[in-house]
Amino acid sequence: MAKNKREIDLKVKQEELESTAARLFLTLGYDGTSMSRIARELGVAPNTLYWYYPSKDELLVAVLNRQMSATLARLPGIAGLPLKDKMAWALQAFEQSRELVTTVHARLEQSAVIREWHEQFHHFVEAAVIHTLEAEGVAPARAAMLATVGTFLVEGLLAHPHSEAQREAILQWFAVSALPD
Amino acid sequence: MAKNKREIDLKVKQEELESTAARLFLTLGYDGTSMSRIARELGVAPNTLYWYYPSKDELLVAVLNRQMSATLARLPGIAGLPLKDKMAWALQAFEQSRELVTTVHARLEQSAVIREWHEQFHHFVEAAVIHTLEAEGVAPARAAMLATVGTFLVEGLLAHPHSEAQREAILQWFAVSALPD
DNA sequence: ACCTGAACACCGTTCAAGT
DNA sequence: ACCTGAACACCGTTCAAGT
Repeated sequence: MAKNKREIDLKVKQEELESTAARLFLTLGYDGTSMSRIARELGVAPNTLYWYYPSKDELLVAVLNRQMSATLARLPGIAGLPLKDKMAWALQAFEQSRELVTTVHARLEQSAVIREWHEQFHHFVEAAVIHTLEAEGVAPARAAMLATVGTFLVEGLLAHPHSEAQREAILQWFAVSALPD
Repeated sequence: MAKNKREIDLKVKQEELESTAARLFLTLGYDGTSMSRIARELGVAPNTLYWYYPSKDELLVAVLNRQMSATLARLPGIAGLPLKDKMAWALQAFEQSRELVTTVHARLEQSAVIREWHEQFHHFVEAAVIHTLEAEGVAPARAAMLATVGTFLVEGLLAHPHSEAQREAILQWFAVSALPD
């Protein structure tokens, strides 16, 4: 039951490492954050990071998964909300990680690890949206198409600056157009 | 009327430079294409490029403008088409520059030049879409919102791999939902 | 198991110098 | 006006060595 000391230490170290990396990635951007900078912040040599993660991209994936599970933990709380509010919630949840969202898209071409993470992430999100739509009475094929559209809209809103009114109008229109009356 | 020799030479050089850069950016990606690589392909020293462009980002902007005006030249040909076909055309037009689209988004945070270009580009595209929608009888405020949505859908389709059927379904649904019947 | 110093092969960019 | 050689201050990553 009780974990041995070594394993606990590793977890603690990774936790420290990933939260520092997350903070810097979000503040300075992925490209703006060098491995050396992260290491300096932690008080270790730059190459020490490579004992924990095989590459900067793998470190990013670890950070993404942290962010993800933090968000997922809050998911049950929105189960009862209408579609529009669910999308607004998702938007607000990802807004804090905006920098990471664009980074993932930017590195898709260059990193297989990121590509795998991204694909799996989209599958997960789309499955959740499809489930919601079907629960609201949308036919399966149509629900799949609309889930993709909903995802594109959320990504678009994340990537481009916009007013509260614009966001509201877009989500409202989507919910009305998507759901059977 | 006749341009002096120097000016002609500059244009020719820039043309050569930008088409080489464009080819490499599209093939190897922006990050995957070093200034040295472009220079080597042209048979000049790496720092020679900095006589023509103050930075790699400015070279990218020059390439983007080239690509843009090539696309714009084909614009009059689609004037009469229905909304859905116009979007499909835009999608196909940008598909060749997919790599550049994601690069622009990736570098927004880091480069003011790219940010300016991107903003101006979106203004232009949205104005064109709004014009089309209003011509089809959509009210101005609604047309503006739908132009944003349309842009997000095109960007989403560009960024994510998808089947022909998916694309068709999404564009069809958007056209039907957006236009008054 | 964990960490380091030193190095490698790059990168975008600058600068002084050549023609 | 146009181009170069040499350098600068980085970068992610590797490796052999230490404890």
